[in-house]
Amino acid sequence: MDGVDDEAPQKGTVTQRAIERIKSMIAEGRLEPGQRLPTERDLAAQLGISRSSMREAIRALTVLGVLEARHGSGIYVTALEAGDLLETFGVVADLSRGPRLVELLEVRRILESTATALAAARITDDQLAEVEKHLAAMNATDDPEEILAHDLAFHREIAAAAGNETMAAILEGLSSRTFRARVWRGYQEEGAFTRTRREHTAIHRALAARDPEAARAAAAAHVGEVEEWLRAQLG
Amino acid sequence: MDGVDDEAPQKGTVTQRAIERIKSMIAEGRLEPGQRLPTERDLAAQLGISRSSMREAIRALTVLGVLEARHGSGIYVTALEAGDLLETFGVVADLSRGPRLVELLEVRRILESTATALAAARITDDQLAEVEKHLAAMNATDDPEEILAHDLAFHREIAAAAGNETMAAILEGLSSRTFRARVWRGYQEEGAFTRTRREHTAIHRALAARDPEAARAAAAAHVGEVEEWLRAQLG
DNA sequence: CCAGCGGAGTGGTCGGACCACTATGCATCG
DNA sequence: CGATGCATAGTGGTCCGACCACTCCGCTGG
Repeated sequence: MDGVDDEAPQKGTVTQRAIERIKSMIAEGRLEPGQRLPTERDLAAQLGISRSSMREAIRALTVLGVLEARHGSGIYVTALEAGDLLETFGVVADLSRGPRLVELLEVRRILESTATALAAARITDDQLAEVEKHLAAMNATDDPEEILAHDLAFHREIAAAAGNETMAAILEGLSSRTFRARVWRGYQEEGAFTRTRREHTAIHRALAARDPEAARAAAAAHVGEVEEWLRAQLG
Repeated sequence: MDGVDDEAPQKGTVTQRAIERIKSMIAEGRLEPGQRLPTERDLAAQLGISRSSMREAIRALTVLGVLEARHGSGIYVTALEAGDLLETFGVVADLSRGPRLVELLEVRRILESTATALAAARITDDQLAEVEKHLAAMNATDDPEEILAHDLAFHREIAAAAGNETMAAILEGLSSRTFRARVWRGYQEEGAFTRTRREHTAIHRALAARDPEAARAAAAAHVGEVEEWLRAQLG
């Protein structure tokens, strides 16, 4: 009753092999997004490994955003959308320090400026109104927590308007709560509120004018300000 | 003898909590890169959970590139360098299909063109020689497999010369073997070798001339070609 | 017809046993 | 005396079997 599908001389741990097996099943289309998998017990039997090892494989694919386990119901393939798979990108931001934070901001500057330029060319009136809403809310309060929330939403809305979900998901990770909170903390303490406000206004103006080049410049300057500040902090 | 450090009313699975605990220990600097962790058995005891659950947490952090388990030796924190943490980025490329592949290529075009521009301004003579080596090797053979290998190395060297490890690691993931192999297969079948060759030569010329703008344009055009081809394939 | 209950099925957790590999120190050999 | 090799303790890797917590669905009874 053992595996009928054995082959090569085994490489790596059984768990690692199980991860690859499931991954390739999805890559080859044998498992569709949203589809339910066999039970842990059945999967383990199919691959000829113990349930423990199979659970580790499933857990691994779960944190990668590939699978989703619902207690009492079953295991499902996620929608496999950009957001699902790139959620782990936030971990990078969380665990990066020092020079690497500057590098991350540099990446963000490049992507954010391009995304903002694209948004300027494609944004709808409804989306623009949403952006304005967060801009206004950001300027109407002094609570740092609330400002941060609307700041994030401001940029998220713009990234969505750019029309590239993958790019938006990466930017989301690069702006993850803890990352922003850590860097912003010191930045805003230096009275950068006024400057930030002006920069956001400039970005919005460029979007409203449907001017991609102005939008690109404004976004690059916005992120670049923080980048330079952080660079100075380290040097 | 149970946990002395309990707090809130528990949320999520015990494994998920264990993952967060270890992650925060690293984020707070209580665990340094390269440092060895207590044994699975000790860790489990410390958090008051079973070894099975702890193993799942460790496995999760292993696939994320945060921890590294050495059989018979112990569990260690990785160097936490960009390459370690962004390795999972390749999974995204592997599991993406259709429109998402175009989005990924768009992101790659943006980052690759910027990286190439930066490289033009910073590349050393030694690095440039290395780039030339792969360019020559690429043009000296007809074996698609070998061409692909040198193609990858060509761009990898340039990304390294840009001086941003994070960016280089992301580009590495976006050019991962399987991803390239899948897209390149059809692309090269249409006699794109000549065009690719010309594009690579243009990139190299711009690098040798230390001309960032030319380098940016050449790289953008290079990736853009593939991007357009893929877009046409889907439409 | 519907609300409520119950059981079957599923993932989540636990504990313990054993295997495979590594590293260390000691005994042995040159 | 130094180098070699081996025994051994310690570690991660795997497996098993049991039980818990939750979900889902069908059955029952009003």
